[in-house]
Amino acid sequence: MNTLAYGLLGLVAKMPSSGYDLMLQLQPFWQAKHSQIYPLLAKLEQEDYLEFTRVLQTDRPDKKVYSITDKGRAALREWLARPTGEPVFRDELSLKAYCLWLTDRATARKLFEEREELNQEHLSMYENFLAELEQACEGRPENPSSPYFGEYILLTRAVNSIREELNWCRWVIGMLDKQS
Amino acid sequence: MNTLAYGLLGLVAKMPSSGYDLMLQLQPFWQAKHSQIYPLLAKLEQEDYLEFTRVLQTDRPDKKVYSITDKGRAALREWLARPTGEPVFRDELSLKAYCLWLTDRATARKLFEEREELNQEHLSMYENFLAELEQACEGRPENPSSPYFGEYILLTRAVNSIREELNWCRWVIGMLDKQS
DNA sequence: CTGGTCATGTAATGAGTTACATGATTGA
DNA sequence: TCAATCATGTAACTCATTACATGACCAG
Repeated sequence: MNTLAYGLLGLVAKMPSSGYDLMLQLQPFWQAKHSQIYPLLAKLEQEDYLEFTRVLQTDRPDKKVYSITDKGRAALREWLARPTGEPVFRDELSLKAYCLWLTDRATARKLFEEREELNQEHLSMYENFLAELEQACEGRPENPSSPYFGEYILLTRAVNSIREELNWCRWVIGMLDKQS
Repeated sequence: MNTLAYGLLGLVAKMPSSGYDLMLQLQPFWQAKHSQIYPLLAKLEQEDYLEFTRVLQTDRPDKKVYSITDKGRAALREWLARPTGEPVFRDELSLKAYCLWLTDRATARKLFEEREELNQEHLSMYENFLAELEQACEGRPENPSSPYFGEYILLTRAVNSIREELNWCRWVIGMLDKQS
């Protein structure tokens, strides 16, 4: 049972979903490809943390909809109380920033402009998610008992940190522009 | 040649260092264990991106001090101009936040208090790094031509984002405390 | 008719962690 | 005397990405 496995249990615990669906839902918080998810789901099902029913669809491919078992829910509760691993952040841009002095202004500038753009896209995406959430739960996501609370605080953090990185990019570009 | 390899080249390009030293320098921006670094350095040396001299020490174990070759510097410059991979952030706390509704207030609270503490530690550490850097380069790290510029902008980003996550933790704890 | 989404899977490879291995010095 | 730091390496394992494989539907 690794972290990704608990992540999947956590999503399924809230709402039964297909592997494909879980992959999409998970993206913002834990990047994993379908090739990692499908085998894991099969394993979790074999070990009775999850169960699935095959849902037949006419217009699209059939799907397996997984739901959580009592054993799965118990495992989740136990996991929540166990020590949390430290976060891992790996950003190629940091490593490039370290050797900016080796290159010219134009190349350097481009690096941060691309990241600025990426952040701009992410920002509007997450702002939309947050707005949708606030609609969905009739304005009380700040209540820690609400099932939306977790998503609410996560989206808030995401929006804040993206906004900040965006400002950081602009600050760096500003310095790169000054011919000093 | 993967991202870590370029990261090592980038550090060595600025200052010749031992594998052990590189591991420590790299920690803030790219977490990698010595068991990953040593074999990579050996490979980079075999392929003439790096070269090393064995430095004998009396009080401590001898070390291999790596420095960059012309081929290594050329590879770095080329890498800087190539498209940058998207950052990867994996935080177990996000996944736990998602299923907070499954557990009690006390467990939830502890989760964020622990992260708050971690951020507090990181914050003072990075603030010190930044202060040291500002001393080291006699107050002009904002000059993009300075070899300190890269480190300066990275440390600034680190301090900002840690400070923000710290505030986020406190905000969440505040909500958890309100008996709503 | 081409490319995107939905849908699930396996195989091969690469990246990263943990454990094994050694050994001197220094500070609590 | 116990743990930490410095210093380098290998072996086994797990985790993650890329590539291989299939196939229907829909929009431009």
